[in-house]
Parts: sequence; structure tokens; C-alpha cells
Amino acid sequence: MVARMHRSPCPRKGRTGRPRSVETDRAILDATRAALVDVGWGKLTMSEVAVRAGVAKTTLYRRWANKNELVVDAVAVLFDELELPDRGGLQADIEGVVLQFGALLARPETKTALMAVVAESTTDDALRERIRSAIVDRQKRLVLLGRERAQQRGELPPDTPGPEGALAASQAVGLIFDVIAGAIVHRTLVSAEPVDAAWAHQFSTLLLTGLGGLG
Amino acid sequence: MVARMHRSPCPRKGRTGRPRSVETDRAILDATRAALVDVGWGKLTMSEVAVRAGVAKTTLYRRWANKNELVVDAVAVLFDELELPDRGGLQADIEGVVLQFGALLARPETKTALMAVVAESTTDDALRERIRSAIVDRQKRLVLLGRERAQQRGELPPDTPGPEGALAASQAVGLIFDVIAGAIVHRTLVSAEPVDAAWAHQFSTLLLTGLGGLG
DNA sequence: CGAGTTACGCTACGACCCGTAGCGAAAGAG
DNA sequence: CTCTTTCGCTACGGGTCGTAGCGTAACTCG
Repeated sequence: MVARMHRSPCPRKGRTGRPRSVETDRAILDATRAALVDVGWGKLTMSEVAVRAGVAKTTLYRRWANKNELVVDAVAVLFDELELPDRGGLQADIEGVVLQFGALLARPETKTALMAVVAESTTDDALRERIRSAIVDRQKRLVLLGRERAQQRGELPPDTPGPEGALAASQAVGLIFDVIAGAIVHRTLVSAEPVDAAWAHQFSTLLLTGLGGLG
Repeated sequence: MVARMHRSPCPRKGRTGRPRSVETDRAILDATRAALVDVGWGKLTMSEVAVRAGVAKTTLYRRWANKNELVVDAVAVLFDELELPDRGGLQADIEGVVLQFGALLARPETKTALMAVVAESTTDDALRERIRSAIVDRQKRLVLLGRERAQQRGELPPDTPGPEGALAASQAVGLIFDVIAGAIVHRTLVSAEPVDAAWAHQFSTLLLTGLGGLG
């Protein structure tokens, strides 16, 4: 069992032969997203992606070992556009990032692919790690940034100094991340209702004031 | 295009011939869950389920049109065990249901199947409706019940009378449901960390007091 | 420029799964 | 007993999988 040679992001530096075409890379990932929109995850096939991208099926397998990894990479780039503009207050910042993430999840290619690869990752540790580094970490930094800003504004208490304070802060960030991302995903995919401004406001109010504040 | 004949839950009353074996039904659903644990969603095949259940493949297709619908039914029964014991206070009630739902999602057959069928439901409206009636509604009633109890205890403000109050209450229940279920799902499947008593307590504290209460 | 190395397209392949059809036998309803 | 439906079995065409082999294209290095 030799380690795999392929894997798109790392064409292995110091090569000497013909380099891989980045244009081909892009064409494949674009075709993957387009196919996801049209046929969904279950009926997506490597053959169809190859045809849509105008590429030989063997070229696909030289870069990605299977459908899961290909789709993770195809969807991961969509998460690069997430940002946290400073809107001047914690609640406004939360609503902003909620709306951004909601809009991202509303796109059919994201919606249909994200849960599918997450489901596969429950029986594939390598895939889970790939998802974590390619997707999850890109979101988590937004929580960290928003929390720091709120602490500087005095809207949230500062971290307790020392190692136990750092642990508590880390746990808090993990909790907040799961709550925000989880709620948006659940509303979009399970409840199948939109993440609009009204919902974002209601949700951020719940986060800031607790259940009693909902009226 | 004649309407399908199969579909397990409705063998169509008033029949005259040989009835379907409920024992066969149970064997198939059991085999489906067992196979999910072993091979996961992606590599689960109808053929393997048939072999495990000791049943002909054609018998499977007489009852379920495809893998998605079979798995939904196989997993749905697991949600019947969810309850909301009265622990005397809102926070304790929340922690109880969070731990129950967390334990349910920790089971590998639930974990690997739930997200997969949700992903498929994004391109299959019939499947989404099946999931809603078979799984989602079973959880939502817990939120309704817990909210009523808390209002009777005076822990939450009562509903505003009139139609606009009912609308607000309905929205609040939907929001709370998405937040609780979403957070648990996200922590279990994406963050891949356990839903234990400590987390349940931290989470319920966040829900009751807001972000500032986390310390 | 030439030699070496790698990527690419193409074809073909065995293996597997899909979903259906057709048959005879089994099991209940009336 | 008769009618009806289920069930197991076999067989089938169609599709996808992932790989191998080959000739060619593209780039690097000496």
C-alpha cells in the first residue's frame, strides 16, 4: 500500500515533467458544482463530471481518489468569500455573518454537497480531516474575530487570564460556533426555510439576551 | 405513469390475498441499520441489505422505491424513544432533551444516515416531506411541550393573545428548534465532539442567559 | 536542441450495482 | 376450494466504478 500520488492541492514541488494544467483543475471544479446543481449528490457521477469538464475520466482519478474528495474541494472554495465586516456592534456583526453564511448555504451546490460529504465523513476519518481544514476552519475564524471585537468594545467580558481562562475561552468559541453554524444549517436544510434579515435579527437577539428576550 | 404500488407503511386496507409479513419488514429495517453501521451510507447497497435480511432483492423493491426511502424508515423509528421528562425547571428540561438527542445522534447508524438523507432531500421534495413527517415532527413537539411547561412555571413570558401572538409563538418555536437541533447535529457530526453533561449545561446556560452569561 | 519526465486523452476491461421481468410456489381471505 | 397477493429465484440490459495500457503532448533540465 503505497501512499497515493494524486491529490489536487499538492502537485509536489521540484517536478521536472509536464505540469498539471490549472485550467483543467478549474474546469473540473466548475463542472462538479454545475453537475451538483443539476443532478444532486446521489446521481452525480465521475463520468458526467469528466464529460462536462471536457476532460478524460482518467484525469479526474489522477487528482482525486473518489467523488467525496472531489466534491469537498469543489465546494470549499465557496467558503473563501466569507468575511466579517465591522458593523460597529456585536448584534449587527452577528446578523451580518449569519446572513452571509445563510446566503452561501442557500446556493444549491453548497446545500446539496455539504451535508452529503459530512455524512460520508462519519465513516471516513481522512475525509473528516479534509473537511475540517478546507471548510470548517474558514468559518471558525469568524467567531474568534467577532468575539475579540466585542471584547474590545466592552460588549463581552474579557478572557480570564491563565490557562484555565484560555480553556474556557476555547470552549466558548467552540460552543458559539456550533450554535451559529448549526442553527443556520438546520434551518436551511431541515426546516427548508430562508435565512433572511428578520430571522437573523430574531436569532441574534436570542443569542444576546437568552430565551426570555424573545417575548 | 401509474401511482406506485409499494410503500411500506400503507399496505392498502381491504386486501384479500396473502398479507405482507411484518416480520420481514422488521428484518429489513434491522438489516438496514446494521449495514449502515458497517459500511456507511455511500457503500450501502440494496443487494447487501437483502442478503443480510435473508430476503430476496425483489421483496425490497416491492416496499421501498429506492435506498433513500428505505433508510428514512429504518432510522425514523429510532426517534420514537425521544421524550421530555419533567425535571422541574426549564434549564434542567433543556439539558435532559439535549442529552437524549445527543445520545441518539451518537449512534453510528443515526449519525451516518440522517445527514445523507437530508442531503438527498435537497433535490427530492417527496423525500423531504417524508423526513419531515417521520423524523422532524417527532422532535418539534418536544420544544412545544417544554415551552408550555416553562410558561406555566413562569420561567418564560406567556404568549401574547390574538393571531399575531400565535404567529410570534410559532416563529419562536421554530427558531428554538433550529438552534437546539442544529447545535447538537453540528457538534456531533461536524465538530465530531461528544454531547456530554458539561456541554449540555454550557449550552443551556447560553440559551437562557445569552452570550454574556458564558463568562 | 535533445533527453528525460510527467500529464493527458483514449480505449478497453472486469467487477459490481441498479431496477425490472417472468416464473412457480407459498400463504392467507372469502 | 378458489382467488388473490406475496415471496424467492433467476436472468437480464444498462450503467458506474476504478484501473491498465498505450501513444502523444508539454514542460524541465543539461
